[in-house]
Order: sequence, then structure tokens, then C-alpha cells
Amino acid sequence: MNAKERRAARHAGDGAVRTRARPALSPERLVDTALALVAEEGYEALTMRRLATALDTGPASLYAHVVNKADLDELLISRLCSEVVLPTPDPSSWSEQARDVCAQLREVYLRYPGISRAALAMAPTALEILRVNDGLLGVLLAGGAAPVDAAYACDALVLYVAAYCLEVSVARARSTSDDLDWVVDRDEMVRRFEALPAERFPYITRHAAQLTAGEGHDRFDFTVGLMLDGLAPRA
Amino acid sequence: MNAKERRAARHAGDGAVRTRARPALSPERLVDTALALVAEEGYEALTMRRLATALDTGPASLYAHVVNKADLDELLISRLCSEVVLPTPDPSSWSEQARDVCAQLREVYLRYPGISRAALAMAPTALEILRVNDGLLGVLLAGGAAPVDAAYACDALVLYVAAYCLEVSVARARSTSDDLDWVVDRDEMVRRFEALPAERFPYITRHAAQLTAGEGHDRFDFTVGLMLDGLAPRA
DNA sequence: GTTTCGCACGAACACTGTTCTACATGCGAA
DNA sequence: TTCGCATGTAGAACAGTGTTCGTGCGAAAC
Repeated sequence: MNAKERRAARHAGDGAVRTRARPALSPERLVDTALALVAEEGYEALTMRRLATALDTGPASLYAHVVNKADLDELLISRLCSEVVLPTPDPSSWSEQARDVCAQLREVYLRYPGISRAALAMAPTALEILRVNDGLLGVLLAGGAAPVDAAYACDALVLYVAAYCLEVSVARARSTSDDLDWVVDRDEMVRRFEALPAERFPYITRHAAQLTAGEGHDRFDFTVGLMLDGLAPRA
Repeated sequence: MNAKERRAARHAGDGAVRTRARPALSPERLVDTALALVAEEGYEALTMRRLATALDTGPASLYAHVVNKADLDELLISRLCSEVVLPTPDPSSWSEQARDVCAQLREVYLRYPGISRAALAMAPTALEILRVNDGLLGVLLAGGAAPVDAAYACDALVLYVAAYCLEVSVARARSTSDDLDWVVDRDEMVRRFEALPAERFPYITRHAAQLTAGEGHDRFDFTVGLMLDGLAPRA
């Protein structure tokens, strides 16, 4: 901001050169600030008005660069998918490669809490999404799976990753900033499971410990491994 | 309503008082008409106002029987889960039993388009939801799986079913009542996949036929089978 | 110097979930 | 029979949401 602009802004109360004072807004800038907003406050906090005020403008200005909120969501998921680095398929380590792609997708989703909801509600037609689908499909094919099986498993894996991240995100949102009594530690969870009527829930009450077992992403790793291990011997 | 209207209402029809003219509204009646609304117009059409007008009343009246919309969602999913019939676990046919429970859940979700979104965004604490979890867990344990594996797989299966149904629901919503050109037949889909740049999407363009293969719920059956088949030999 | 074009933006519309408040209604008690 | 009283019923309103219309300003093109 040079002297003239500063003087104008000070003089008329931001009338004259307001649009030049800050960088012009573009789809990339929209995506950047939207992702920053989601990273800090979650996907539910991403509204057109919040995004507009974060960009120091009004809601109507966003529609010059984005046709919809669904379009914005697609841009966000595309950006996230573009951050996934794809390996060149290697038949000797295809399983680890597939696990790595899924873990990358998981980390990218969880970095922006709740954004996997947008991924689930979206038509998988964006190019960047197809890119990670293509990369994962290549890895599964390198593993020797039949093309149809690889295609099915690819879809199932991507779908499961999104659903898992959504579940984790809502669980985390429940644990933090929820004033009422929500179970956080495992002991309390086990106690609640065991307190259920045993005649109606015989297996849950008996295996309450196993149901609450697992650190970090053990469940995630288990399920992905389940699918991948079942995929290989079918070839 | 003043005395004149009351007298007119009494005169014209059945029953003395207006609230008696139609059945008093209760949580069950809320759930009934809400499910009918979702079955006809999809979950997105289920708003408190639409539900209230469907019950011939105002939005505020609903909050006497339901604390929240989230609470209503929980009641809906609970109702749906209560319709699933659980088998008594049989070690000789545990795999078919598990497939059947998943298929039942799938059919119940798909009968009410988009309602699986509510299932995904919900804390799995409702008793009826725990009931099908318990039944599925019993079946998996009957298959000889280790308790931890059974618990993990149980969660993964329920999660996948909900995500699959959500995907199918949005795909169907896109195909119907969308005025712009959305791909419906498989040939067009294959053509679009093959039209992608082959250097960026080598595997998708090569296996476009396999990606669009599958009738009905073949993908669903494949994925569920993948998880179940991988579960058994681990025991 | 004038014109035109594209982006910005205030205001508004049709919605959403939710709450406040008043009102009527039916039931049990006096 | 008459009188509270609790409970369910609503109208209106509030704070939000996504989206659009019309206006207007800035800067580039002629």
C-alpha cells in the first residue's frame, strides 16, 4: 500500500482504492483461506459468509469465482487430492504402496476435520480425485489382482477412508468443546458397554474390552489390510 | 381459534375438539411421517417445517416430542435398525448370515434415500443401533474370528454399508431430476473414461470397462465378501 | 478522453433449526 | 360443578444458511 492509497483510505473511509489494498481474490485464494478455516474450526464452520468475512468482503463476491458451494467443496477436495503423492507401482511392494496411499488420504482428510463429508457427498468426477483413483488402481493391478477386483477394491478403499475419517472427525468434535458428559477415556466406555442389559446385548457386554481396543489408527490399518490381503490371493 | 371456529369444527366433523380430530402427535407419529417424507422426496427434504406441515401443524409443536433434529435423526435410524432381523449365530453358515445382515441394512438404508448421511453423522449410542452391532458381532464370533478382529470387522462393515448407501443415494439423486447432462448409461461412462488423457490416467483409460462393470450391488457384495473372507482364516 | 467490461458488493429472498411466549385444552382435585 | 394446573399446541420471531439482483466503481481498451 503506497502513500496515495493510504491517504485515500484514511481520507474517505476506505472509499477510493479499496480493491487494490488487498490482493485480488481468486479461486486459489478462496481455497487457501477456506482450508485454513476448516483446519481451525472444522468443516461445519465453513460457510460462504464466514469465508467472505475471512477474505474481508461480502458473500456475493465469492460467486464471481465459484459457481456454488458444491463447486467450492469440489475445489477443496481436489486440492487435498493433489497433495497425495502417488508411487510408481511396484509388484514387490504393492501392498505397502496401497497402504501408504490410503494413509496419505487419511492424514489429508483428518487435517481438515469434517471435510470428508464433502468428499462423500460429491460426484467423483473431478480430475484430481480421479488421479488418486488412477494411482491406487495402478498399485492394485501391480499386485496381480484381476482388473475387475482391483477396480472394485479401489472404490471400496477410497470410500472406506472417507467414511472412517468422517467418523473420527465427529468423534473428535464430540470429545472437544462438548459441555455435556461425553465418554473420553476407554475405561468409562468399557463400563458403559458392560452396563448394558446382557440378555439383549450378549456379545457386546462380553467383549466390551475388544470393542474399545485399539490405539491410533489400528482399526483403519486392520480394515485396509483386510481388503488388501483378500485381494492378492484371488489373482 | 375462537369459540365460533371451534363450534364450526365440531359441527362439521368428528369429535368435539380440534386436537381430537386428528390423532395426537407423538414421537412415533413423527417418525412415521418423517420416514414417509424421506421415502418419497429424500433425506434432504426432511426439514422441521416440512415435517410440521405434513403433520398439519407448526414447527414449534415438534419440539414437545423431540429435543433436536439430531434427536429426530437418531429416532429414525433407530426405527430402521429395529427392522433388521438378526439370526441366531450359526458357525456353519456364519458368512451367509453376515452377508444377510449387511444386505438387510443396505436395503433399509436405500429405501429411504440419503438417510445414511444421518447414520454416518451420529454417535453410535442408540440402543437399536447397538442391537444390530451386537447381532453382527455374534455372527462374526461364530465364524471363529478372534474377538478383536470381529469387533474391528463389525465396525468396518457397518461403516462401509452406510457409506455405500450414501454414495448410491447421491448417484441416484443425480441421475433423476437433474436437468443437466449426467451420465446414466454405462457406454457413455466408458467413453468419458477413455476420453481422459492417457498419460495422466493410464490405468483408468485402460480399464474403463472394468471400472464401470457390475450390476446391481455387485460392488457391495464384493467388498463385504472381501472383508468376511479375510476374517475367517485369521482365526 | 471516452467507452466498455468485469469484478465487487450491499441488499434482499427463500430457506434452515430453534426458542419465546401466549393460549387453549384436558384432567384431577376441591 | 368449578377451579387451578400441567401439558401440548402454535404464532411470531431470531440468528443463521446459500444464492441472486442490481448497482457501481476501477481499470483497461479504443
